[in-house]
Amino acid sequence: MRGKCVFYPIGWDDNGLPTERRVQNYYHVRCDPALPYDPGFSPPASNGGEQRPISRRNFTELCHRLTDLDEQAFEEVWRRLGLSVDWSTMYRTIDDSSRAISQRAFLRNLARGEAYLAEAPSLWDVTFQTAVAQAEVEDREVAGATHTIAFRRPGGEPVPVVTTRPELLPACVALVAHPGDERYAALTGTAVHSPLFGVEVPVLAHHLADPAKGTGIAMVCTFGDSNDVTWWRDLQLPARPVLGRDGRLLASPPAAITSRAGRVAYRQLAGDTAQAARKRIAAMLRASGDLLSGPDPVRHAVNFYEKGTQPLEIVTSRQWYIRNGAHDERLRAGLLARGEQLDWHPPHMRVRYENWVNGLAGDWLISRQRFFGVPIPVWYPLDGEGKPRYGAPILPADGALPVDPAADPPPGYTADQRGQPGGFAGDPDVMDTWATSSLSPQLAARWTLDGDLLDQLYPMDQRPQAHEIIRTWLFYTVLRGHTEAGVLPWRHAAISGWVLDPDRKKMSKSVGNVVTPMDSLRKYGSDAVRYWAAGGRLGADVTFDPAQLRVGRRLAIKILNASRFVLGLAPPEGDRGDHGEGGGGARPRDEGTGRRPAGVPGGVPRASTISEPLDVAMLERLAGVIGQCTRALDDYDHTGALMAAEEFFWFFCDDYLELVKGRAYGERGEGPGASARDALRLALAVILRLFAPFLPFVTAEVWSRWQDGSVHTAAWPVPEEVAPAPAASPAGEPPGTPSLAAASLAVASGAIAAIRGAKSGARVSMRAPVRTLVVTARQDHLDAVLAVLPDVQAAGRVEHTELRPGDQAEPAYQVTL
RNA sequence: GGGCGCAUAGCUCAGGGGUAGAGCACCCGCCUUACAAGCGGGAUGCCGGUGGUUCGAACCCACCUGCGCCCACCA
Repeated sequence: MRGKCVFYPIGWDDNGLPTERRVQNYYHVRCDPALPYDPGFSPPASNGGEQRPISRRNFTELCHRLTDLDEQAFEEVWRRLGLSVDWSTMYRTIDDSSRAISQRAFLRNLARGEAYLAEAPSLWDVTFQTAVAQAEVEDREVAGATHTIAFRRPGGEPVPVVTTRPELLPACVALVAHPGDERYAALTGTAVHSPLFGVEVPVLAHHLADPAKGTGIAMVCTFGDSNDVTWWRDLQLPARPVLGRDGRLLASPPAAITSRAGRVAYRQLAGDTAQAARKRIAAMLRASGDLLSGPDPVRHAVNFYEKGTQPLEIVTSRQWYIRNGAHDERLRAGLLARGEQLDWHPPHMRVRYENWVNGLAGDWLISRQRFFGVPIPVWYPLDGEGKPRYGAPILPADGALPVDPAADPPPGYTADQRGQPGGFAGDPDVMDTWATSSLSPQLAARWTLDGDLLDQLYPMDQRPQAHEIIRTWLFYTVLRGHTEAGVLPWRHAAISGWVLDPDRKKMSKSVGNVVTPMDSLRKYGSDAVRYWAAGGRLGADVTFDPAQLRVGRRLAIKILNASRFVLGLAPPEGDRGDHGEGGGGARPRDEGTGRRPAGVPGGVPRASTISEPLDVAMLERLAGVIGQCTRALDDYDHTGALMAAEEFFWFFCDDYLELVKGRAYGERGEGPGASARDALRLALAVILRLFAPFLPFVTAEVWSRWQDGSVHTAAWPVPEEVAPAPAASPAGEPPGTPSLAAASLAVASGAIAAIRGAKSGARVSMRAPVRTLVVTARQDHLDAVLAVLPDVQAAGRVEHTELRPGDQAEPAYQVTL
């Protein structure tokens, strides 16, 4: 509407665990990558029983099938909502182009040393059996229990240690106390023995040990939490893993458990889930006399994968990482500087970004041991014994992207060398979905695929998104822009809040309080839903409220009705017959050039033809409203813009329109009548455009009744359209003095309100006549009073009017029925 | 534990040193040739608390309380 071409793309993020899980539940299958592809496979129809194992390719085909269905449903909602995206730009994060772009970006990260493979402890979801990134972790308060267990000094004296994870006792590698903790000063440097397993572990000092927690001395295990990892690394301790990737205790004990009794004890735990092992070992400790107290129930926060159901474990595995500044001061400082360059709306959202960047604990883990995603585009050569040489990955040719290392052979190999000594192995993993989504500017602009489109568009203007994904979508996109192109990906970030349920709770699938928009769209209409949504300011959550939907629906209907009245009046002189209601007569309007003419739309009277004071006053007020709306939108305050337009519109309907109705019908002759009709049309042409971004359907409908082209590509209104005289106040008048027009408006509204009040108080119809209206006003208000008196008299059905001099600040009205 | 935000009518929210606002809900009316899916009128408040700055504070400052969120911790 402001004469610019907007690139407003749309894409579906279809990768990831939610899709896989939905496919498993929907089709009752699970993926087993060891199985061969079955071309004739069709998903089982039965609802009961176990999930049927199918090949990876069969599984991802089902993922495609289901996301197709889901995306059709989403598209229907977005289209119905009137989302003004350019559907021709639509991409999917799993399509060929996106996979090629995502893999290319990864390979460039790799070439620059930003991506690397490492074997290290990482967060592990035991249900999905995949590594996850720090950004996907959330903590949940769960029930646990503290156990105080006795380690033993050489002489047998107990050293009580408190733990909520006794099942990790066989994984214990040390005890730590704070270096300043005098209780343990003598013990530090000695060794103690673990109960049940009889493993000798050193007692060490580390500043992260908190004297206030438990007994002040902590068990270091492989690995119970991130502190354990820190201690393991800082104190150069051995690793004694006991938890498998399925979350169960490994079949064999760590080699450090050498005693027969220790190995027997471990055998009782082998194969248990962590939870089961916890109970069992507590009983074993109690039996052996090593449980000094507990289990005592506590509630404590535990880390979960955000889409998971079991607590995260920390497991050592080989994974791909992308450097994110966690271990690189310069990169971190660069990313913080990008955050400062970005214009945040609202500004305080920047803090969340800074908190996140400053709190990064490790590089970005991007490999996922999953199936439906963009494959990591590398293979590994196998040595003579068939072992992968991870240090020498084989990379695809750039022109071959996208590749699937699980199906395609690498350059220089044939398919039958897969898994053979001297042959190759494909990397089995896919990338974190954010590794692709973080390239959304590149995906939308078809980076490396479509000429220089990206160069024209990038950096972009704006990222609209909600606040909970600042640490993922926003941060990762900034990271990719920073490392790949050395730029901030966009100038502005418009950060929205959430839609809360009517009880102000966050909508959540597991809680079951999710309200999807389709019902509201059907019941109240798209404009009403948009009206309600537009009431949410950036950064603020909005509460789902059917009452507000009714208000929006009422507003849309009101626009329809008011427009019917205005357009039903005789069209302006010289326009008759050309643009009457339902006319739609073709008019040459720069069709074909692809550009809109600026200025007032066709068929709209010019402000200069409008002579009656009340009409001029209304338009003067509207000029101010145009300015208000424009400034608000420029300032990312869409709610302020809507409120300003709405407030004016109700004044326009309730006061102005009622005041001039009779005159518009011609009751006071042709000149004053034409002024009213012109003013009504002019105002309507502006009102429709001010509302167009919020209520696209009703405004487009009304616009189409008397205008060519779409209201959504009509020129955004400017104040000059309705107030052609640049100085509304006559020369010589001191600034700040209300114009005659403004004063007239105040008088007219005041007078009609007094008349309505009198009729309402008398409980009579608004059509009842007013016998006498007495206006008491100061001399300098008289001009304003006289200017609008005829309209007031007509609207109020006033039979006699008296003007009396007075000294009140504002004119006063006395109504006699 | 660190940080950010919020607190104004029964509800949802504007306002941002000078008389406290809107919509919804509520109450009372009105068939009024755009609209009864409508219109008009009305009542509704220690502006979270305590101090300070100021001639004057809902507004600025400090502290506090409550709520929400982000981050950290998780013995």
